[in-house]
Amino acid sequence: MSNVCFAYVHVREAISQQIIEQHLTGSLPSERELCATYDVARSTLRQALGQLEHMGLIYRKNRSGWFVCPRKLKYDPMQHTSFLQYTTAQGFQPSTKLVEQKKQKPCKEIAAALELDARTSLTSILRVRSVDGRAVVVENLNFSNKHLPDIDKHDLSLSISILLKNTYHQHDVLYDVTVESCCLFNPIAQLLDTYDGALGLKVTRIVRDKDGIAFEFDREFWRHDALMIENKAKLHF
Amino acid sequence: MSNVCFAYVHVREAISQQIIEQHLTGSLPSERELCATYDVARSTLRQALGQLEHMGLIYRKNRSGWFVCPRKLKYDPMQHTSFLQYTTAQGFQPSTKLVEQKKQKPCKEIAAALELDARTSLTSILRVRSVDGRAVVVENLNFSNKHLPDIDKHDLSLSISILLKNTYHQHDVLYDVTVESCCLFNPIAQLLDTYDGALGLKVTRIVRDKDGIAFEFDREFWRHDALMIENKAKLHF
DNA sequence: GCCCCTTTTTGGTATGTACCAATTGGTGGG
DNA sequence: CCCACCAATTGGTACATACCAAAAAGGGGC
Repeated sequence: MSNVCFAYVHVREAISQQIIEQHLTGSLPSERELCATYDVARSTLRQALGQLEHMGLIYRKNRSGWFVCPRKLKYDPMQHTSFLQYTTAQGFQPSTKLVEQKKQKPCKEIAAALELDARTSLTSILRVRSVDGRAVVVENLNFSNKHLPDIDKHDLSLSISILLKNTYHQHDVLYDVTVESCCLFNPIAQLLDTYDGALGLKVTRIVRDKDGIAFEFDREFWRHDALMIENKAKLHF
Repeated sequence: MSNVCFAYVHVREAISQQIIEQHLTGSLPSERELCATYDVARSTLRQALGQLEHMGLIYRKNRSGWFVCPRKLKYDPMQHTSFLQYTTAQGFQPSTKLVEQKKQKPCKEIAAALELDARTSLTSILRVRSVDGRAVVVENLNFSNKHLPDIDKHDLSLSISILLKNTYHQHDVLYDVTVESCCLFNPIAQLLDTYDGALGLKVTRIVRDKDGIAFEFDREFWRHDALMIENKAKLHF
């Protein structure tokens, strides 16, 4: 049936079957141990593990071994439901850690996306969000101070969607979201407890008010194995 | 500034800069040649090339070397615009090859998604779509014969969205789309002219009529470096 | 029982070598 | 000029080995 002429394919399928049949949970044996089990060189084993990682079956915590992936989080970037809301609804224990908050001038990418000139002030926050103790996404949110006066005076560790709705009366907004495959490099990789060059999914979001004026620019760097993007809509022709 | 203590990081950054500054176009030199250039072992070089591949900067055609990636296709899976339409609008030359068309019973996954019993007949097609001569996505479309009578009698190599609209009067439909990172295995990898275990993005789509009855189940396997998913919407709170 | 220090294990990086099969490029014959 | 055949190149697979630094495990003292 399947392609078993190569050693790494054999190892890959053997381990993946172990995981799917749930004979393997939590952490995997050490690499040298697995080499002995399957009688392959360590580089061959690591090739197999790398593919299992790409499949989203296993992941590695920086320098401390391989682990079976928990189930994926379902996430709809077009919805304004909060992280707390959709994670708990799926039975996860969410947590958020604010890494940094500052006022700064926009970089080129943001200036272009928000159509700002380079001197406009932005309130920028960086935070790491985890489910069940595992860091899954690094978020970088940027708010235009011009369009959201005194936004930096509020507590941005609370729900920002509620703040926008109640304080700034943003009831009708335009979302412009992109999703693409990416690589996670330091220092973002470190915040996600993974390695420089790990695989990720990058979600960017431009939020505009009802007149089309952009006031928010977000970048989300997800562990590639942590989420499944979900999107429901009614279409008319 | 950046992390340059390791050889593979050095090679990665050197080649990526070459590409970004456009000193490198089309195909890369052979691996052994690059080893000599950067004075590293082949496995180290291949580690660097692998990460550049994950970044979407380079790709490999099955056994015939490394190439600089063309620009990404922008794609909105929530829109009913045709492949022909959105690729040409972005300046690409699209083409589609029908690989297989058959009537069959649903597999477990499809039966569950469409809420069909295992004896219902499905019309299933498999096709490969390319832009500028490069295969970018393998599509597997499945239509319920029960809900779309005689769908297999039509020419499914033409636009199916027009067929649904004009012949089956599906003007109001519900889309249920998911996107996730995946691995491309044979035989799909071969259709995309890539290798077993290559990185991909999997898009699944369930289409329902206005009463919520599912009549179509699609799976799209994209080269991870070929697309950027784009999604615009107006939201109200 | 808890904490600190040492030892061992282990993942991350790196090299060199080897063989095979597919592709490519070149050569010669029709 | 084209096609068929052959040789050289090249990517894909595989192994053995080595070293380092971080993490985990173990042991000893309080």
